[in-house]
Amino acid sequence: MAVISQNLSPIVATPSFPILSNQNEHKTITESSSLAVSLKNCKTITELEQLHCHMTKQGLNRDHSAMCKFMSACTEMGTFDSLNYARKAFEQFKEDGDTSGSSFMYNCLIRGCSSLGLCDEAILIYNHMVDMGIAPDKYTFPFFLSACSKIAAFSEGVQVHSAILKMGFEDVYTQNSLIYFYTECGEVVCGRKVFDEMRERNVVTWTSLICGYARMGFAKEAVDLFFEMVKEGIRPNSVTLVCVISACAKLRDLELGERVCGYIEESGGVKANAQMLSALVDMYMKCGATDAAKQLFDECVDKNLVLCNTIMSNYVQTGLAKEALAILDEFPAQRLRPDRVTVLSAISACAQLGSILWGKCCHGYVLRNGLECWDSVSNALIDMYMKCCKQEMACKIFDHMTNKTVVSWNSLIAGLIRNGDIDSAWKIFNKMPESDSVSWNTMISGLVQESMFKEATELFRVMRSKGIKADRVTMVSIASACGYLGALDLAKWIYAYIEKNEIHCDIRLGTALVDMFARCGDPSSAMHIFNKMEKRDVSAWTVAIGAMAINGNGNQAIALFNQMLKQGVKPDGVVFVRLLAACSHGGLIEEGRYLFRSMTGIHGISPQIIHYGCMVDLLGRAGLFEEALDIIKSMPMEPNDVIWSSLLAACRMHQNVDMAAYAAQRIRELAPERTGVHVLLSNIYASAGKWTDVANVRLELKEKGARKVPGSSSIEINGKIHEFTSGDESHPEMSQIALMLEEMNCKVRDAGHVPDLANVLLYVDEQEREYLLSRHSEKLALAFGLISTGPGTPIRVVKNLRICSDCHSFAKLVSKIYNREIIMRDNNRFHLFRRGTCSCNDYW
DNA sequence: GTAGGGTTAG
Repeated sequence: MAVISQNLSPIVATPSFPILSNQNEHKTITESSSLAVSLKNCKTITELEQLHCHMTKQGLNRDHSAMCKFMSACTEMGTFDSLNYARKAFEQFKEDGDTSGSSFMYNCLIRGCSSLGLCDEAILIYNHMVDMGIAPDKYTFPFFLSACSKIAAFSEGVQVHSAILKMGFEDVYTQNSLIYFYTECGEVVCGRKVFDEMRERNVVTWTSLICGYARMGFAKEAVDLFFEMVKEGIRPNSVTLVCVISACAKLRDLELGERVCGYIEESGGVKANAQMLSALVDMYMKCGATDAAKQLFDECVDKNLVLCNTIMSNYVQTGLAKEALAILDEFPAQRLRPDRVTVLSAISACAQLGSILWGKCCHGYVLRNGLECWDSVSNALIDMYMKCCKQEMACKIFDHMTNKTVVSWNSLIAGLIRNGDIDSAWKIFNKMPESDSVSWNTMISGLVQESMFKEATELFRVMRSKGIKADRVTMVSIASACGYLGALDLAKWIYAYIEKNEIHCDIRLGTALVDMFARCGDPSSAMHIFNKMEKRDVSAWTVAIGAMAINGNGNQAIALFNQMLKQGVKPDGVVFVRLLAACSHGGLIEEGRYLFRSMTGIHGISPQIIHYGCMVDLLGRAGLFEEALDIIKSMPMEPNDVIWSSLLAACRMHQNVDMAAYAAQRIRELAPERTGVHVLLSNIYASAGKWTDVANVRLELKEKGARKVPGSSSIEINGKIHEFTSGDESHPEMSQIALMLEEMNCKVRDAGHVPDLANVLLYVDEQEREYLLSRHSEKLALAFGLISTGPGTPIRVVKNLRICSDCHSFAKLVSKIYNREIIMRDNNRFHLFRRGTCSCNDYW
């Protein structure tokens, strides 16, 4: 608006202008054809001004027909200056001729404003026209509706629609514009209604609705409508095809895309233009047919900027950053200059590669060409410098930005979190002038990455209280946090929330939900969601198999795996980790051996060190030490501390003291910082009664100044998560908990339980050790669960470490004595205690 | 006169 009302530069008066300066100087431009030619030849605003000057001399500035032609020419020039001039000339015309002007003149101005994006201005001019008592004609509405569409001025458009109905305009142009207006405002159904009620439709009618559907995310409907159109015998043009091809790209549906291409070839009528080529390249890239896209691109002899930008941005989005940058080499030969879109992709590619060298080059180009004024470009630079670990540079760009957008803040926060500085990210997040769902999602997923699960769920609560809509990304993070917390009530709430808010459950969210329920000890809900998923990739199958593994259901895990193979999903290394773990927990030795062999033999996956670790675990647990050692010896890589730790854990289970010492020695050499080893080893010595060795290990531990990771258990009561650490007395209801513990201890002792003191590492007297043992975090949580829930309610406890053997036999007895199901998750699997037994069959 | 391709952060 400001642009159009600014002062014009003074008109430079020149005696004549090109078209009239030939032989017939005396001849005036009275003939309309002559004026039309003169106008058509005007290339600059100065020439227009000169022409208007000349018209004034001839008195034509008061001639309605001449002025219409003049204003039309101004509009067609399409610059702010020409539009301004048209407006000024129009004002003068009205004043001099004492007239209100005509609808044609108003149409010119509305059209000019709309095409320059001055849509508010276009609406004002329309209103002014109506106020002046000038009736709009059938040309007015398309221009006006186009302006309304661009700024989604819904009520203005609807008002005009009723005016159109009253005036009885039923021409196809107006109706087409209405379809476009409604779809652009997100009211596809209204657009469809206009379409359905039309008596006569042309290719633009169909195309408008097809594009409307595609733009609003109804890509499937767009493609269906296209085929319906073809069936009706309407020939699509290049615009239609661009739309429908881009709809196929949105659907990531190559088959459909190729069907459309097949139609184009069959009909032979539509010649592929540059826009269609770009749309095709985009479609092939998005559908994963990179080679087809590249071939089309390479075959094109006169590549334009959009085509290059299309392939570049797609390369970046597919993670092919090098290929994206290689497209830049084509630019000089095609006489192309990178624009802001090109630069955006290039910077993004550098960020992906972590290439500060190329990144600085891009930055230089941006500065030399004044592109930093585009905030998207500056935002991309912030992201790039953050990803290249140049935090200072990123902050400098951020500080220098005159209008920081929410994306600038988001990029900064995401960068800080990526670089591990969650505290600074928190501070900046709280200082943001405005935030959107991405800001919250970034922060929540950052907290999850930092294992701050309770904080993540709390922030999610705040997010909702501020009225920020949670989306798929939010829910993936929250589901993951909930899974780690093992909070089943929260899990159920999350699932209900997703259903209630109709958050689309795609493959990623589905996978996250399956994993969440699996970790919360609800495998049937996990499988329910898994079975409902539309598509399942190897990750989805992996979490489902994991759901079986964590509950010790080895056979079902294997059954799922076979089902996966049957459906043609290619296994990867990760799924074998879960499978082997499932075999290990279920004691399925033979099956484990077979699966391990099938990795190389059938699926062509070479085992990584983690798979060897699984095998050592599997064999070690079964007491097959010789075979476990053979596996270690057969490894193509050096065994690491994890491998020896698996063996050490098995030694503990089977009281194999000699091999334990050997394994512990290997771990000391490989990872002297691992203090957990000392704990394990000390436990093994303690169980074997080798107290001198226990003392030695303890001494060594003391010298290193290391401490055991404190055990912690949590329990969810009425949606609140209570956390207990070993020996912790800080809980507000500690006195009742202590009383309950005492009662439990008495009852289990009466039932024949003898405390397994080997589980206490500290070198203290027996009585003290017994006390410490009775205050293990899982026992505290259990006692709290018993006093906080009604009789018969299952109790769910989540522990951060492996459950200790004393607590395990304690829990078995508690489940019997108090007639409760106890579901306890440790860092490895679930234990379901029921009527005095555990689902792990004491094998964990 | 109406319809169209490439754009940063989670």
